Amino acid sequence: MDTVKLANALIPDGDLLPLEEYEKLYPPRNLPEGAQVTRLAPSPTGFIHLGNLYSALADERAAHVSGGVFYLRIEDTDEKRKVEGAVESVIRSLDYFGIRFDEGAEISSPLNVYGPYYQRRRAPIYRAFAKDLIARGYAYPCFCTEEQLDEIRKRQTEEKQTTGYYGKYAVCRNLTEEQIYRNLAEGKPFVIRLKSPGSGAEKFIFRDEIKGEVSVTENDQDVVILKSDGIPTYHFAHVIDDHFMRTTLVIRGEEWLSSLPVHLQLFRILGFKPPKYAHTCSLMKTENGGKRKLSKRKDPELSLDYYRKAGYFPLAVVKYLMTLLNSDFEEWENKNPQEDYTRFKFRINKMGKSGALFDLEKLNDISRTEISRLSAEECCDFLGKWVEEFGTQADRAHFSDREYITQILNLVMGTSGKKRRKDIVRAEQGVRLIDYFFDDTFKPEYCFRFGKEEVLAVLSAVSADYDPADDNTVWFCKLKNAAAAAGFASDTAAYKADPSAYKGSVTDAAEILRIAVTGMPNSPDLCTIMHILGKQRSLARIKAAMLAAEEAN
RNA sequence: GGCCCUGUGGUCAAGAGGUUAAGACGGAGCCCUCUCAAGGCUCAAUCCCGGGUUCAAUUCCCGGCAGGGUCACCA
Repeated sequence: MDTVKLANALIPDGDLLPLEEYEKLYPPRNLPEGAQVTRLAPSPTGFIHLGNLYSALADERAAHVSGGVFYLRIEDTDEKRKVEGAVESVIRSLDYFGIRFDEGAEISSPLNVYGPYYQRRRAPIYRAFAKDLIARGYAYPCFCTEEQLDEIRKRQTEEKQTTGYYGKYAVCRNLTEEQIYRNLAEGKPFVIRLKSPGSGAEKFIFRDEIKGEVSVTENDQDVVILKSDGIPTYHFAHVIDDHFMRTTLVIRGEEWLSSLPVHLQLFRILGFKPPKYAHTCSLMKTENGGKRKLSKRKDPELSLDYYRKAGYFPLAVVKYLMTLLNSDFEEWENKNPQEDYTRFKFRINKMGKSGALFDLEKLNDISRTEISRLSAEECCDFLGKWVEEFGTQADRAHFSDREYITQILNLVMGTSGKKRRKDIVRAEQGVRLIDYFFDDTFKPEYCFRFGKEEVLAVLSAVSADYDPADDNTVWFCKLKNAAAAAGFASDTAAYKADPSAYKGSVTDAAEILRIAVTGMPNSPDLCTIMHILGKQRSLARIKAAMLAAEEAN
């Protein structure tokens, strides 16, 4: 068979460059020894979830820790998956978490010489190499219809054979020249398949950067390399692109491990040097007792927007992911709390081999620690930004008074103490946490554990001699007096010694006051809260609580 | 089902042929304390099973089992 003639018939494109031209167009990168070139290659659905961030972070770290390049390539070979504005959305989502590309789609950079970065725009390159493959007898047209392929698969399943297009099942592999040209003349649609030279019985060992030695079976599947619309499949595009974009390290999910044989074979046939591969384990979640890979479809709550809306501290999400990426990150972080996380020596081969369950508790812990390290002003900015985007009208009004918020945050964060409080886990929760400092969002629950008489006695005694100028000690002294006046023990020890002699202890009196002022039985330092609220408002709240207590009876 | 990957506390996990098998989150308790936190201290909790190699195996090998992935003109 004249394969050169066939190649011209199948791919008659006039605009294809000689293959060597592509090598010249995309020369090897001039980078220092050991520098890794990595990429994020999403399909343009625009939906990015935690698993993508995880992988993007690994790519970004691997590149930048080695002085290399991290670029963005859009795998838009599947028309059906395309969503408008997706690329911008990906870039914006990652940027929120501090992950930035050096080059690629929609990235303005002088480095953008390995483009185009949209696969659809690279059609001529793929077609040039597919044509060459046909000419060299490594590829052929396949006219099988979807129904025929289903039929083959059905038969294979019945015969308990491996499914796929290979060996004797690859009917179009042995089409005669005459048959091919007749089909072409009839205008039958066709795909280009690889004529796999592999045996399917041969196995060899491949060294994966994460998994270590993996056993791979030589590919014998005649996979599709060019779809009927002339656009390549992932397999072909991956090999061509990562070669010409000079990727040195391909980090991708372990679901790709099973198609590694195809890729390796393609690299060999095309005469390209394959990159290093790192197949990452996927993030898992529990579902009715079992583990399951995080999925875009089923887990919208794991979309990155979810974390933005919930107001997680972006750096905390990144640090959490870092602990999953390299488990010794946490130890390093504890030793170097002041250091930027990018100073950590990230190592691709220290990544875990098994899928990790996503742990929200751990994220919460990291997020609250991260927030607790902020100054009140910084925290105010962080919460304020969240409020602008996701807050209510009331929230926005509250946050217009920065000074007041900062005062509150100093208390809630415990900035004056030696150890910070860690009450704020994320912005949404943090904003709600301080609602009681504002009259319009103050929704008290008067859950007094004492009768009207005691409540009134304590509250009236407190309001009688409250002075905002009192410091904490004086304030507490007065509270003790008020407690005593109401028949409560003024110190806990006395109460414990003889509970029957008192109606309660200072602790109980404090609780009554706390409920009156904050509307809750628990809060940070009450003295400071009253100070922040001011005398007028504090007394007004106490009065309101007294009224409520009276009505309750 | 074939092929591939992975099995250390509830979770994330370090680890080496001989260890009291780290650490973190979570849990329990104590201390501190006007409550709640935070913090300090303490505790409970792990090597999937069966063979082999070895003086010695959680670690190496082989089987089993379990979990996961993959078998498209999707990536």
